[in-house]
Amino acid sequence: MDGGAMTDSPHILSDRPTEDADDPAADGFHDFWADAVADEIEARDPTDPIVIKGGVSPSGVAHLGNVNEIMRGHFVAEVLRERGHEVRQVFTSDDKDPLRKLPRKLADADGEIVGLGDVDAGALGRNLGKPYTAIPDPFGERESYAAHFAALLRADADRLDVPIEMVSNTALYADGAFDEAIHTVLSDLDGVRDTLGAYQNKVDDEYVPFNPVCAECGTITETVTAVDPAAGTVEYACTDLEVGDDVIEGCGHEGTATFREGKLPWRLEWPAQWDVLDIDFEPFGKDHAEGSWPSGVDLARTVFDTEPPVPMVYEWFTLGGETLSSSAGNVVTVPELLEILEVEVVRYFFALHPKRGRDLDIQRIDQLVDRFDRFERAYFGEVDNAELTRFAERAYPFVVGPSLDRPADADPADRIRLPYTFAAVLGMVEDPALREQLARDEGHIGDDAPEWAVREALGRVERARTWAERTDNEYNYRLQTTLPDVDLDDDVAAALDDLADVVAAGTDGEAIQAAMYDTARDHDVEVSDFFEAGYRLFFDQPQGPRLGEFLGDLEREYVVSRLRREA
RNA sequence: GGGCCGGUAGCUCAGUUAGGGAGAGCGACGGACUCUUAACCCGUCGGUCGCGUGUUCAAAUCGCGCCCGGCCCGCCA
Repeated sequence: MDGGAMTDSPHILSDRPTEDADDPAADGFHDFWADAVADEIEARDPTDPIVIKGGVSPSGVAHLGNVNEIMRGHFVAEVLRERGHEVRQVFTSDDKDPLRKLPRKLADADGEIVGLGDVDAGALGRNLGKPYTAIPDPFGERESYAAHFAALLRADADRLDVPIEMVSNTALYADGAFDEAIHTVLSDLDGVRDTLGAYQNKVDDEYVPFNPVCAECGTITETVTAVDPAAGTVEYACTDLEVGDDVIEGCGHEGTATFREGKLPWRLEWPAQWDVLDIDFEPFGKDHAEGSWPSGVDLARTVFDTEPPVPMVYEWFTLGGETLSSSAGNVVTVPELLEILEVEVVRYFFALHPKRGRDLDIQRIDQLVDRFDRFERAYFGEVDNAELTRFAERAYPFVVGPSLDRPADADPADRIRLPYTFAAVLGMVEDPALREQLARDEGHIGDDAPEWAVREALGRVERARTWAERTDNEYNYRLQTTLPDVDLDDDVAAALDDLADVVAAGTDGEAIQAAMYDTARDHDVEVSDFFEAGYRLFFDQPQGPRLGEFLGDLEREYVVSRLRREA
């Protein structure tokens, strides 16, 4: 390592800023981390378009962890665009990698997670060791497994309003984009071995960093017997491929491959991508921070004669306190999340500081929404907290994104957010008009609320409803449209009849609530038993929301006949 | 074992880059609403800022040592 090593740490959001009086971009504190990253990029004085990269190897499921690669880069891209730069955000699908083992779970085209039993698993098993782009789509829809997976990521980016350019690694090889890089590597084998050997023990005097695809069986091979950089070819033997404890058998074929008929190993492929795609910035997970990043930096400079991009390490997050694991089923996809959260809430989650380990807890997703709502209120100057307000003023415009469907003359400050758990309560009734009425009665929607704001506010109800159902939590009650099957004591039944009379006479929710207590006492019924009877009649459950006021908002005929057990 | 990154209230987190008030929401508890029944309102409780130590008039924040967790240091990505 030379003197530049100090600045090669990928932890640019943790390190103390380097003192550099000549650097006009290093202008100190930022409330939004993406600004600090953008400073680093601008300090390199890059030429437009600035290119931001993310990348992922096709696995079975595009889960929310992969979204880090998309969203972290996106916020930086947007900040740079605001500063007047042209920015491209590319996303490489590292799809020339071989399928090394069968995934336990797959996501279908809609993002729904399915097991291997639901697809043609045998087709996958027969293709172990082959590039993802050479394996049929298990769902039979796209041209390959890789294409299927890339389409999932593309769809997720679209759903999150992030414009990305998908780049197939296989296509880059096929088009010859890597030809020069491979030529460079194979022309200086000693140099590459020296550099890479400092990071990887497997690199010895025999090591050739190029993996041809066997012309006979199509698997990726690791045994190169001769190289001819000038001719642009290598000689190889299709030997066994060790994958963890397993072995993918080679066919024994010996042949010649061009640079377009193979791939670089990851440690070299990554810096080669930086060079070929002219990457200025790349966020990556902490697993890369101490492994491939330092070696990539070194290889970029010593082998490819290029400067590595500005890095940024993000912490992984957990789901319900556990690490994400598609095989263990502990994953959540973007489509799933968007069934319970507005897009802006998901984007907000990724606008939070990348260096913080975070837990996404579906059971208590209302907490995340509450925090978003507060963040939004801070943007509109409604929260007495200077720090939060500074962060919100900077980050909120990037978080809400372009997706809001509002009239041109809408004042964003007029937006309405129903508290998420209240929205879940409204989700107990199905009728949209009744939902709105309840929200108005509770004062969440004012008389002068614009139509678009009401529509947006009520959009949360269905999401909260889905959440309640999916987690089967204390909001998962459903107003019963038909009379549930309930056994009632005679005195409870008599009390219900009395209560029905009170409601029939016309009274408001508060009075109904009061009448419930009075009626119960009149009939010598335990108050709790009486409430339970009410909950069973209306929700087919022993508990529920504050009942009297809830009933007061429902249609009177319906309430009366239900209390009388008539319908 | 070595390196890197984290550790702030029961939970989720802000604050750490530039040293000066320890904070928010939720939960819990209590109250209010003629009313033990979950939405809304008011209030209270709740933290040795992982531990120790040093520097400083002053440390969650800076230095050093340690503890705990994650990642990397094999392969692969």
